[in-house]
Amino acid sequence: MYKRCQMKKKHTKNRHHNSTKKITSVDVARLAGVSQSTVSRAFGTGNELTEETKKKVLKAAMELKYRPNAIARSLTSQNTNIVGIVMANAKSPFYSKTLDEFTIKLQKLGKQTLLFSVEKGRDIDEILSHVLEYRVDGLVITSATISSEMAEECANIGTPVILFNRYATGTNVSAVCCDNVKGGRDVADYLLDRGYTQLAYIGGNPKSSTNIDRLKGFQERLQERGFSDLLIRNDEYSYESGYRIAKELILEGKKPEVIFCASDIVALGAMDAAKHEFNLKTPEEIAIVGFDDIEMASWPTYSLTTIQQPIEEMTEFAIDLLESKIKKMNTKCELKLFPGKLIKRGSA
Amino acid sequence: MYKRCQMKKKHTKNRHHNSTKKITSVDVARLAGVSQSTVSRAFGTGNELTEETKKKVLKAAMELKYRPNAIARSLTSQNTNIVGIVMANAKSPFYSKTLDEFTIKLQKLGKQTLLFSVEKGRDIDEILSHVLEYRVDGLVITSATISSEMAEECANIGTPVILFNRYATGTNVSAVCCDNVKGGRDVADYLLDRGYTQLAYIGGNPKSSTNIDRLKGFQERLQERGFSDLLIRNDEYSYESGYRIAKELILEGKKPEVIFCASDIVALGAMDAAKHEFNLKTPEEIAIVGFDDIEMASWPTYSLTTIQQPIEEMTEFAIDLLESKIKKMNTKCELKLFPGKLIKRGSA
DNA sequence: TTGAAAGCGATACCAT
DNA sequence: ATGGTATCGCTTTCAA
Repeated sequence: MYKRCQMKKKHTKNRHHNSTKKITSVDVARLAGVSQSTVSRAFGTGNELTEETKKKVLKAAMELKYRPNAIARSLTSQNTNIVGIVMANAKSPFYSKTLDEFTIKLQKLGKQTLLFSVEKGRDIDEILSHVLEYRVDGLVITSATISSEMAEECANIGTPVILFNRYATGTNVSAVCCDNVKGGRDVADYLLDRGYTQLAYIGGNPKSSTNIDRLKGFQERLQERGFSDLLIRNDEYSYESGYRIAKELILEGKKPEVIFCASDIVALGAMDAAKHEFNLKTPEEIAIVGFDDIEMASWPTYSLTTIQQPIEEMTEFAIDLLESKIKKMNTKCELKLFPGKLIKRGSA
Repeated sequence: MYKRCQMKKKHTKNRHHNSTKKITSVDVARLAGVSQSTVSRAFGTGNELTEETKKKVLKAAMELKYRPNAIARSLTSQNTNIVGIVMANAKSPFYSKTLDEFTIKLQKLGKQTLLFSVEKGRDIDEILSHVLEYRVDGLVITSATISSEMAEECANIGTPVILFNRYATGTNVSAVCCDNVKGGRDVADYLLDRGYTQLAYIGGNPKSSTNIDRLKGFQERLQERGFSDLLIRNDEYSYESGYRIAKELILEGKKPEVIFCASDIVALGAMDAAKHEFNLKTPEEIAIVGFDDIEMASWPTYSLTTIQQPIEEMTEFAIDLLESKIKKMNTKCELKLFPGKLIKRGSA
């Protein structure tokens, strides 16, 4: 079937009022005396072309300061080399470290990170909608749960999603997590072994899977060993929250011997409250245990006993998993749990 | 001039082995019974079309779960709505807060953040080269200086660049900074007014403009008031560095009355060294002043006297500036300095 | 107001 | 190994 013949006209006026001329592969081709396809080949990998032509092209490109347009490439090649990362708390120590790890590792694979921040109370689906418009090759979601409708949409559109430090039951989304239940149990064992009997738990967001599991493991193990008396408070993952709750507990006359906090940052708050509000010594008068092992936990001022999350291995694994999903090598959904490691320091 | 008539063939085999069909504006157009252009218009703003047709299109889009392809849009519209952010130390408190501010504010303007991490010792030009391939609308560079060649290339390609918390002399790149010289001077005045006479300075990266200026202002003002005796050490912007240098100073028998540290994180290190290595009380036996006012500075354990950088205003301004450069409303290069504010706390 | 068609700047197929 | 061209999914003239 033949298409009607078309008359081609040149654009007459410059639509974009740009004073600087954009260099494209056509310009390079002209200068190098080759076809545009050849220029494209010279910049790809594993393409058949003479060393000589390649050199010729690269020289011309250099002269013109040509840089291939990744946007145009993405349109045809159907992959952007961009990974979207959605975070709700990007400025907290644990997550900023996580983000840094992801970014650096992805960069080494030639991939870029498109960052999205979910503010408290904002709808994550709306943000995901924007992420998907950019046709990211894959998506990492931390500290937020994805709705099952959205998960389905991602699957439809063919964008692999990985939850990091979270998991969602009922969706077909893979997740990479620390074994929070096990971490909670380990803390329980450690504390009971040290002879503590009056225990408290200060949690973060009570609806997050991390919080639920850390508490679950902790409480389960306590009960298995005959301790059912656990003081539990939840609020959010922050220093202020830890500070306030610890202060409240003590003011209410419920000072425990030891507090297990759902994250290090909460633990630091609790420790400071004990010290500065009541002048209590750690660990003699009140012991504190955290979770994450952020850098500050190892500072001598805090010397926080905590469960270390193997962030580097976790991010490494998450990226590998994402890559294999992008290449469709792996379609099954999995939940990968990494064991946390109890780091014994001075606070308990 | 007429082009030769071409025979158009349909692709026979699916190049990309995708099982899921991609929904495009053509599909929506077909379902809605309108042209593809109309679909495009329905998703743009300020386009002329009937409410009725628009509704029809959106309904069809909804049904098909259509989402416009931002990559394709970028290719034609010549803007990506992506801002590149280059950071060397994204996981430190100050920069992670900065990054968060940028991301959230840009998101509110409908723009995305493409994040690049510069590892120590890595070549920033190579990274910038990648950034530019994505044709970001603008570029924010923090904690790294841009080479003048690269700055020129950015200008050539038409990508506005803003340095944040840095400036580079000799390039035509705009910069948004805290007034570090003034900050240094203010600290000098404050400390002299409090009667300190033995002073030390612990710096970060000695080649960074922040470090140079903070020291410069500090030293200048000391000299103006007749103090020329300042102990100076530089290393890098980190807790460990602050800790180590403070320890060295004291071990060498050069314990000053007060140390001005080039950043809060260095200050916290110095404070901890004094406390845990030598059991010195702050501020009685050794006073410490920082710079930045990160969250931890306000924690009672540290209660760090410091110069507060107005991050929110600075990021706000940087984004406004970038926007106006993107819209070509503003072409002149400027260095905008924000005054820091001395926050008096317990450490000095 | 709407439709038709020309790009945007690459990639990848096909033919030479 | 190289060139020609259809195509990716939009935006934006231009014509009707």
